[in-house]
Amino acid sequence: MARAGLTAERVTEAAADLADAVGFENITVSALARSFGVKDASLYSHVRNLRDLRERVALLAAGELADRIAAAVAGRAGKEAMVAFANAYRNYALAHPGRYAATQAVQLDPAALARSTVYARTIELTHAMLRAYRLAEPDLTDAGRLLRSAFHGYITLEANGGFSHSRAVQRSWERALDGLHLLLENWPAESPPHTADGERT
Amino acid sequence: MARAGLTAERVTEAAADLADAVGFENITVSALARSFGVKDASLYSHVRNLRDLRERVALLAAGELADRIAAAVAGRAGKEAMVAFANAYRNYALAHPGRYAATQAVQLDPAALARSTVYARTIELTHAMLRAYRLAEPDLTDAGRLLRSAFHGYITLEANGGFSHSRAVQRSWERALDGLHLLLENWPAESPPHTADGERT
DNA sequence: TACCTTTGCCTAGATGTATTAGGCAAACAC
DNA sequence: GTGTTTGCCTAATACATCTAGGCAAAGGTA
Repeated sequence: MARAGLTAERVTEAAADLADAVGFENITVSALARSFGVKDASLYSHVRNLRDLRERVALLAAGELADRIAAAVAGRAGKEAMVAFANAYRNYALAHPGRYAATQAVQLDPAALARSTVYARTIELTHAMLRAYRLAEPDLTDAGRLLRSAFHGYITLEANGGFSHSRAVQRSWERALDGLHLLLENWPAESPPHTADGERT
Repeated sequence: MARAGLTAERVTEAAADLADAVGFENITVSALARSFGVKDASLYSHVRNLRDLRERVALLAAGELADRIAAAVAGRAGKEAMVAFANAYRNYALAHPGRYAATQAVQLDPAALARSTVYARTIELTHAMLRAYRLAEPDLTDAGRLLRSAFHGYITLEANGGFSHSRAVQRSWERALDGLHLLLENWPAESPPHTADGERT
């Protein structure tokens, strides 16, 4: 009986492909084992358990996404960099829905976070992309958070069918980027805190 | 043996509470049955299956959320309405993480969508909240999509620990709302479509 | 070549979950 | 009080995660 030649990396990549095909929430050790033609128990030599597998897929995807973004923003600045960042982000998420879901759905424990630098890298990339807008802290953090929120939210809603089909999403997306660019160029000065509604009860 | 007095509504609400406690992805028919002190099979008289149960929770939560938003924007306009909408949205999501996740995680089939009006209601509320900004279509749709994306994205990232703890999220959120208000007041005129990067390959 | 250690994959089994079929008895209508 | 509905049950099937322990192939060492 020839061996299948499994490694943790190969298993993780197959799991990521499976996630893209059937959705991140629907990956199972059983299905993964079937795709390799081995028994379920065999995978547990390479991966601690299902949770560990999902974490690995999340880190793999976060790394890939950061790579795409880094390549997109390299050599660009200002609006060009912002648009390139946004499109790299969106294109990856739409092309690899399972992988992208993994980057969000997994609650990483601090240990796993420390082991990897991907998330710090993403934040650095965001700040680099924003550099031309000349924002000083804490505006830089605030603007970065809003941008990532807008990208992430737009893509999740789009992928989940949250936008009715009356208007083409592509065109709408471009207008959103135009708007965000304008906002970054005119980031408002600090104002007094809001009233009671904003404080949770 | 006294009966537990189950109905579809009671089961759905218990499932929603369970979701808030343990996460929407972790609700199981078994756990739900245990919480009622009945056997698993008993629940299948009230709910078709797990998928049906999750759909019901999603619709329940979407309705509650719409109610909160409606109450918040009533009698307000302009920035006040926008901020009230945003805070109602965020406060609900943070107070009821499982319910909120349900509104996003469930892929509703067209049949279920037709049965309920909640999603249409949410879009109407968005448009009503934007009224004072005097946007005409298609800008209204585009701005509405961006706003919902920003709210949703911000809240998901916040709830998943996507923001490092260097700056208080509450203050950051208020600045984001200031920024979005400014953007809505200065929504940019239509510009020519973007270049190749924005078109998916 | 023969040995030995590692390691990849196996069988077997415990446990937990979703789901269906069919039954009994409480609650209710009259 | 009889009949019908309905709420919850037992029993059984299928499939998932995960552990323990075993055998045999790969690869290094003599």
